[in-house]
Amino acid sequence: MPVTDVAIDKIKDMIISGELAPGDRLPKEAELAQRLGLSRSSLREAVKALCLIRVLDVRQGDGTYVTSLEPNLLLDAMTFVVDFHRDDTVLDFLAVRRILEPAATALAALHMSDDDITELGQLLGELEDSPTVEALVANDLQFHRKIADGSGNPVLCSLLDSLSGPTARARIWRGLTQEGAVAKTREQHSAIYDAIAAREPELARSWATVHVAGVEQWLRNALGTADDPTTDAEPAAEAS
Amino acid sequence: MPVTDVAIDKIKDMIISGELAPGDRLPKEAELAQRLGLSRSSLREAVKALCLIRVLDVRQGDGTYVTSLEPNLLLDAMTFVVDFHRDDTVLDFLAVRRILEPAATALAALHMSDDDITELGQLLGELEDSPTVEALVANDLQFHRKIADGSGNPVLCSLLDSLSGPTARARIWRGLTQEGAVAKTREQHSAIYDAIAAREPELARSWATVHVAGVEQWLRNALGTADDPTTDAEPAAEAS
DNA sequence: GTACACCGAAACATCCGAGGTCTGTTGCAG
DNA sequence: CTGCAACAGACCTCGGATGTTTCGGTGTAC
Repeated sequence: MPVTDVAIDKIKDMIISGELAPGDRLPKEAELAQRLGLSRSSLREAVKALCLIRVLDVRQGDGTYVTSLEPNLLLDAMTFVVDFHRDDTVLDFLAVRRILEPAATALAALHMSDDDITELGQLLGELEDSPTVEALVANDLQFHRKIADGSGNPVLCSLLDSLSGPTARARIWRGLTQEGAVAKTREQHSAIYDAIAAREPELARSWATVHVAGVEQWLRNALGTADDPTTDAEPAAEAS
Repeated sequence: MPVTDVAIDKIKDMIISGELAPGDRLPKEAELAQRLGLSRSSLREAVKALCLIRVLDVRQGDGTYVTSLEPNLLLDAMTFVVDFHRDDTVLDFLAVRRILEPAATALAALHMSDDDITELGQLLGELEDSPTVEALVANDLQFHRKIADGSGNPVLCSLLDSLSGPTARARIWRGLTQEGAVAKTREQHSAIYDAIAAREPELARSWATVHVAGVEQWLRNALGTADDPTTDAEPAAEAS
C-alpha cells in the first residue's frame, strides 16, 4: 500500500480512536510527518484528500484542524461525487429521492415545530406570481430543504440535499420545457404545506410522492425521447 | 482558492465535459502539470484527493486512469465518510436504512430474476445451524446486498451498502447481547425471501420494515441505557 | 514457429530543501 | 485602553533527484 494511503488511514484512526477530537488542531506538518514516518509532501497528499471529503480543514497561516464531523458536512462531499453522474443515472438518483422525500415529509409532519411550519408557509408566499425559473428552483430547493431539516434526522436531511444537486438541473429543464409545471409545482407545494400544518403525516407523504413522481415521470419521458442512445434499454421495459 | 483545489476542479471539468471519458488515461504527471499551470507536487495532491473518492485510479508504472465512474464505485467512497460516525449518529443512519431497505425489498420482489431469487434462497441455506457471530453477520450482509442489487437501482444498492457499514457493528453487538436475535434474524430473512419468491412486494416491504425496525429498536434501547449522555433528548421523545 | 527470459523505457512514488504568503500574536506608541 | 506595526509560526508552491513498478520489445532456446 502506498505510503500516502497508510497516512490517510493513520489519521483516520487517530480521529476515530478519539485521539483527535472534532475541532482539534493537528500537529504541524513537519512534526506529524516525522511521527507518521513519511515526508511532508506525502503527508500533504493525505491531508488534501481528507480535506476534499471535509474531514480536515486547513487554514493557511494557522494550522490544520479536524472538522466538526457532522453528518451534513461529510455527506456534503457526496455532492461532489454525484456531480459526475449525468443524464443516464439521474433517474436512479431521482428514484432514491422518491423513496426518501415522502418519508422525510411524513416525519416533518410529526416533528416540525410550529415556528418552522410558519416559516415554511412564508417561503411559499415569498414567491411572486410570475417568478423566473431561477427563483422558482431556488424557492423549491429551500422548501424541500426545510422539510428535510424538519424530519429531525440530519443524515436524512443531508442525503436529500445531495440528491437535490443533480435533480435540480432536471427541475430547471422542466421549468423551461413544460408549460404547466410552474403552476403545478406551486399547487403541490401548497398541498404538502397544508398537510404538514395539519399534522397529517400520511397525507403529507402522499403529496410528496405525487410531487417527486411528477418530476420523475417527466424526466423519464424527456430522456426517452431524447437523442441519447445509451438508455434505450430501460424505456423499452417501461413502455408496457 | 489554493492551486490544488483549482486543479481538482479542472480535472473534474475535463471529465464532466467529456474530454476525459471513463477508462481514459490522463496525460503524464509532468505534462498535465504544465498544462494546468502548476507543479507536479500540487498536481499530485489533487490526483490523490480524486483517488480517495474513486474518481481516478493511479497505477504505478503505468499511468493514471479515470475510473468507470459507476455509482457503486463513487458511493463506495461514502463508506469512508460514514466510518467517522459512531454511536450517537448510528441511529440516524439506521433510520435512513429503515426507509430505504423496505423500498428496495419491495422493488426486488418485482424486478429480481428467478435465478437471482434461487441464489438468494441458497444463501439462506448456506448458514449452518449454530453459526458464529461473524458468519451470521457476513451472511446477513450478503443477503441484504443481493436484495438491494435486485432492486435494479445501482444508486439505491450502493447507498444501502454504505449504510450497512456502520450498522454492521451494531448487528455484531446485537449478536453478542441478545439471546434470541440469531433465531429471529433467520426467521425474518426466510420471511423476506418467501415474500420475494412469491412476488409479493407489499409483504416483502413489511417484513423488511419489521426486520430493520427490530435492529433499530434494540439499538435505541442499548444506547438509551448506556452511559452516553449525548442522546438523552431523543429517547425521551420516543418514550411516550 | 513458439515460448520464455532478459532488458530498457516510461510512469508513478517518495523525498528533500528553499522561497513565498497568510494569520494570529505581541509589543509599542498614542 | 485602543490602534497599528513588526514578528513568528504554519501552510503553499515549486522543481529536482532517486527509487519502484509495469509494459513492451528483443533475443535465445526448444
